Amino acid sequence: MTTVPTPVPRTRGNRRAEILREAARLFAARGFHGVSIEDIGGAVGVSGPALYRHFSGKDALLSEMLLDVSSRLRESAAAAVTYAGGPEETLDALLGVQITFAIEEPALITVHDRELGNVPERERRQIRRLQRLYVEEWVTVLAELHPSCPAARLRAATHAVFGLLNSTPHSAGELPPQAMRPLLHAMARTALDAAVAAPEVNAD
Amino acid sequence: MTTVPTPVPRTRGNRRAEILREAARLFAARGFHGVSIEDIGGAVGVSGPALYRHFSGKDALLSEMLLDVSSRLRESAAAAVTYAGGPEETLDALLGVQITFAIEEPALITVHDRELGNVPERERRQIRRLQRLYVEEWVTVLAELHPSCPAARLRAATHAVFGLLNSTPHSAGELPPQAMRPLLHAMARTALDAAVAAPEVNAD
DNA sequence: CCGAAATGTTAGTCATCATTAACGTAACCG
DNA sequence: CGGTTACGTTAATGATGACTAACATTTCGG
Repeated sequence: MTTVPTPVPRTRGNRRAEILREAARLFAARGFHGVSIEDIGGAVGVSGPALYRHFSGKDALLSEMLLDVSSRLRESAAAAVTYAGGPEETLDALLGVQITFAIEEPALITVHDRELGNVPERERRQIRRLQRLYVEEWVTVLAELHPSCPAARLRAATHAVFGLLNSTPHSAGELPPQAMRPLLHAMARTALDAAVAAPEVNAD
Repeated sequence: MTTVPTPVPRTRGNRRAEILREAARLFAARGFHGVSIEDIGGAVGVSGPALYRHFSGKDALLSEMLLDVSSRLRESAAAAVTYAGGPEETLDALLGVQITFAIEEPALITVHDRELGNVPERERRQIRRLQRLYVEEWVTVLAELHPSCPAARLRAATHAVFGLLNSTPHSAGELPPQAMRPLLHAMARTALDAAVAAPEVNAD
């Protein structure tokens, strides 16, 4: 059959992606060191050392996972900033990006903000750089909206909002995604507004 | 009882507390499975198996840590509910409790919401019960303030606010605690208000 | 058909690690 | 004093786990 040959063996890309997906799920649930190579292999139906045909080691697997997600976040944010109109719209677009990730890939988001410490030095720096760029997209837009607010405060507020949005994995099942999405958007949006108002230190 | 001398040797409690503190720090940084008994011993100046004089094992150490923090949270919340005046005040008090924990014991808070899965079944149930009670204190107060809002939505909002407040460890150093505290309070408070308004599902 | 990728498999190998054993030592109680 | 208690120490011991070796099998491109 002259079935036009798939240039890349059809299993390979799939298997790699499958491994990354299952590994993310397991790492999120039990932590990087709580998951064995056997566990990951088992989750995709092969067993143990087969993973070394696709990744050079457990560390490399984690590195690629985190590099991928931080790249995607950063790219989506850059796109949002480029195509949106005014700063209000841009901020909504950034919220949409983060909410989509949090809802659609809770495992990746969880691993992304817990396991950076287990990535080898070299790629850790790369990932940190992407994360920093991502945060700076937020801070830049917020600074446009509130030029008088110090950057440190904007950065702290941004991290707090990430915490809010990334809580989705914890409250899984409380609400359906189509209800969760506008809820998170409204909460995050008003929290950001509150963050830049009232810079005075009033007694708690 | 005629007051007999200290029934418990003076060193014991200190050493135990020291171990718990250092273990929390290490677990928060590298995860339960990423920390060895040797690591913990080393952090308090004794080495390795000395820990077994104080705890029956690594699991028991984690169990006690999480049981302690969930008890304290739940008790503080109960106290806040008891002594505060109206629901507005009570909510502010609850926010104060969680913010104090998040700022003063970031390691414990981190371990508390990551490592429950590594606690043996028996005490895991106990801890979950305490966590549920804690959440219910929040939901009860919020329901008083907004009787028309469905409980599931209030619960989701509560978890989201925990995520926001517990983000402190991530943004460590961005702002000094005396600035962080009112910032978190304002953000969390307005986020909760936003959560109960606008229950309609509008396009994101 | 031939050989080289690609992709698995099952048995090591070598570390690391939780836990236990066996053995001090100092303080305190009687 | 004498022994018990609290606390430590340094060797085992036994699992588990990451990674490597040696050995198929399938799939194609030529």
